Amino acid sequence: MSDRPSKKLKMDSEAELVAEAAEEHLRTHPHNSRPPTPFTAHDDGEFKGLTKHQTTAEQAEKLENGPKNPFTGGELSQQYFKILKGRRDLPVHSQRQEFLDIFHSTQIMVFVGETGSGKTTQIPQFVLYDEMPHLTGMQVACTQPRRVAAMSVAKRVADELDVELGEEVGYSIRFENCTTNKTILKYMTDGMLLREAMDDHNLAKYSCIILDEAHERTLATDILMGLLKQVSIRRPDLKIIIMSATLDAEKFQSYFNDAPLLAVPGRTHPVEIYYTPEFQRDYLDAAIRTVLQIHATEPEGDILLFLTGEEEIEDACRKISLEGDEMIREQGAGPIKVYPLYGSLPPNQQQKIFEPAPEPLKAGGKPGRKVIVSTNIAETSLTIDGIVYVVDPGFSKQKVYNPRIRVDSLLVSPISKASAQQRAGRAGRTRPGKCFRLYTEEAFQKELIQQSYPEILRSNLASTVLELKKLGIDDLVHFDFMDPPAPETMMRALEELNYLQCLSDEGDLTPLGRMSSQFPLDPMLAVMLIGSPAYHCSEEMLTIVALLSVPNVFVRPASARKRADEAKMAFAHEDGDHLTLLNVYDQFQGDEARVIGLHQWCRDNFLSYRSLTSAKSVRSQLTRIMERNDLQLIGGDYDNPSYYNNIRKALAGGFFMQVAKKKSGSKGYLTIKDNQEVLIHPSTVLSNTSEWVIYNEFVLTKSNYIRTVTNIKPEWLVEIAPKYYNLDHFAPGDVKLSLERVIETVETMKRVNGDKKVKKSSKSSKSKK
DNA sequence: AGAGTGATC
Repeated sequence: MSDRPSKKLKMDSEAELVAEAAEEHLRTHPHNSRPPTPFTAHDDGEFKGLTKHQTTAEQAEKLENGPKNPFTGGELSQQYFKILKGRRDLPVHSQRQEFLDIFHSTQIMVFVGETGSGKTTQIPQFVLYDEMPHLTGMQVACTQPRRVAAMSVAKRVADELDVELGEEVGYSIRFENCTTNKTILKYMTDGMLLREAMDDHNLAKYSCIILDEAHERTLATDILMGLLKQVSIRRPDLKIIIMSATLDAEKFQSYFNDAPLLAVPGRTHPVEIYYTPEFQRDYLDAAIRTVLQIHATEPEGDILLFLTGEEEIEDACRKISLEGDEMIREQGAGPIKVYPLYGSLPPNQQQKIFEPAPEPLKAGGKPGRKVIVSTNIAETSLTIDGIVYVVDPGFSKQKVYNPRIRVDSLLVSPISKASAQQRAGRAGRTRPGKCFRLYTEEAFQKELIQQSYPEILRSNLASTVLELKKLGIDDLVHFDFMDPPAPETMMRALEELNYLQCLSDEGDLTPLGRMSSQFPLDPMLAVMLIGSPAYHCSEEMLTIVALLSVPNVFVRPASARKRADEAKMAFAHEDGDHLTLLNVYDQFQGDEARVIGLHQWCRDNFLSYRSLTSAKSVRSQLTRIMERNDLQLIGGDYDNPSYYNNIRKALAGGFFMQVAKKKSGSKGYLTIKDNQEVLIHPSTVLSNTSEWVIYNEFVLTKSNYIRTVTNIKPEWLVEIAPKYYNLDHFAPGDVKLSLERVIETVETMKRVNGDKKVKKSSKSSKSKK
C-alpha cells in the first residue's frame, strides 16, 4: 500500500491513458458520459456509499441478503433465498474476501477452480457487486468455449440474481443475442467476443472481462489472451480474470506478467485409478473386456467408456450388448443397456444417455447397469451424472495440420495427462468412483504429455491471421502468442491470403480482406462469395458456402449404406459435389419437401435435418453480411445454358489454390503446385473422367483424399488467378506442361478474339431451351 | 475404391 514516488509518476501516465480510453469510449458510446474510474455510488440505490474496487465481501453479502434486489430495486422471491443458501455452501464462497483483495490489487488475475467450485456462476457475480456496472454504464463479460454452456450458465445466474434472462443477465452467441441495454453481465462464446473486438479494438463497453475454461486453449481463447494482453496496456481501467480448471496455472500467470493466482478447491468425490500391468496391444478388445468385467464383478453404478470415433463406438456397442446378453443367460448377471454417444448422433439419440439404468430382471435381482460408449464429447461438452466407472484406453482423434502440404488430418493419438485426469474425474460426480486406465502407470508418467497441444498449433491459420489483421495487429511476427504457431504455418497463411488478395504484398489488409474478415468463413470461401455477383450467382454461392460450413448433410447409417448411396445419387450433378449440394438444398426448400414435412423428407432421402436447418441459418446470416456490404444478391437463370458454368467459374474464383489434375493412365490425381498424389474421396458423385477438379478439402485417412470436388476448366484458373498461375513458380512436370499448353491456348484465343470484340450483351441473353 | 474427435464466428 506504500505510495512510492515512482508509482506516483506512473499513476500520472496511467491517468492519461484512462482519459484516452474514456475518450475512445465516448466516441463509440456517446450516451455514456461517466469516467471509468474511480467511482462511488451517490444515488439512492442499494449501493449508496460503496466505492468501486473498494468493496468488501461483507458489504456484498449484506446486499445479497436483501430485502431488495440490489440491481433492480425489486422484491426478491422465495426462490432467490433458497438458491442463495446453496450458493453460500459453494467452495468459492468462503474465499470471497480473498478474491476481492486480489481483484482490487491487480489488473489481471488468474483464478483456478476445479469442478464443482462454483467459479463459472459465482465469480462473475462477485465482480458485479464490486464493479457496479448498472451504475457505471459498463458491462462484465464472461466467455465460454461452447454455446450451450454460455446459454445454460446465463440462465442459471439470472435465476440466482432473481432477474429475467436477457435483462440484467444475458448471453450472446452466434445467431442469438439475448441481451438488452439493461444487461450488466453477459455470458458469451469466446468466438463472439473476438468478433466484437474486430469492430471495437479496445472492448470499450466492458469494465471486466472473464475468460473461463482458459485451459481448453481454443483458438479464440488464445487470440483473446494475446489481444487482452495488449488491450490491458491501452486500458488500465479494464480488469481481466483468466479462469482455468487445472492446477497448471503458472503458464497463465507468467504469460500475464506474473499475475497473482487464487486457487479454490473443487468438490468432487475421490476416484481410484487402476492401471494395466502391461501394454495393451489391442485397446478396443481390452476396453470391451474391462467393461464386461466391471459388470460382472463391481457393485452398482454406470460405466463410461472413451473411444475415438463413430464406427469404433458402434462396433463396441454391438459387441458389449451381445456379450452382456450372454452373461445374463449364462452367469445370471444384471441387465445391461449400452448407448453410443458422439457428435453426429441425432439429438434424440444423444438424449437417451440420460435414461436411467435398466431395472433388475426380477424384484430384488441383480441391479441393471448403463454403459455409455463415447468420444471426447463426454470429456468436456456433456456431463452425465451417475457414472461411477470410467474406462480410459488413452486415445482420442486429434486434428493435425501439416503446413508443408496444407493437409488437415484426424489422427488417433495418445491423450494428455490433463485429459486422462479429466476423464477420470467423470467417475466422481455423484459418489466415489473408479477409473480403469488401459495403459501402464509407467506409460502414463513417461509417455503422456502434460497438456494437449493448443488448437492454434494444430490448425490452418488463414482465418486467424485475417482476424488478427482486422483486430489491428500489424506485426504478426512479434505478436505475443502464449504458444507461438510454427513460422511455416504463419507463412502459409500469409501467402494464401496474399494470393486471395486479402493482404497486399506488404502484408496490409486490402479492402477485399477487410470485407472477407466480416464473414464467419474460411477466407477462401469468403472471397468466393464476394466474387460471386460478377458471375450472376451469389444466391447459389450463398447456398453452397453455407452447406460447406456445416457438418456433412449426407447421412450414411451402417445398416443402410447402399440405400443411402442411392438416395444421394438422386441429387447428383454430373459436374460434381458442390452442384450436388446445391440440388439438395433447392429440393429441401422446395414444395415436395414442404408437403411431406422436412423431417420426414430428410429421413426419406438420407439427409441430416440438423445440418440442413443449420445451413439455412448460416445462409441467412451470410446474406445479411452481403447486404450490409452492398454485395448484389443475384441468382442465375436456371434455363440459361451457362447457369452451371457460371457457378463453376465462381467456385474456381475461391478454390484456385485447391486444384488437382488427373494423372494420365491412372485413377489418381496430382495436386497442382505441390504435386501430391491424391485420390478423389469415394463419397464423390463425380465420375473418374474429369481432367481438372477443384476440391474443398484435402484429408489424410487411409490414403490422401480430396473431398467435395467439382470439375472445372483450366483456362478459368489462369484467367482468374494469373499471379498464382505464374508458371515460373511451378515445379517442372506433367502439371506444368499441361498448364503451359492451356496458357498458350488462352493467349491465342485472346489474340483472335481481340479483333472481333466480345459482345457485351451475351450476359443478358436468356435463351430458353 | 471406400469414409467424420470436439467446438466456434
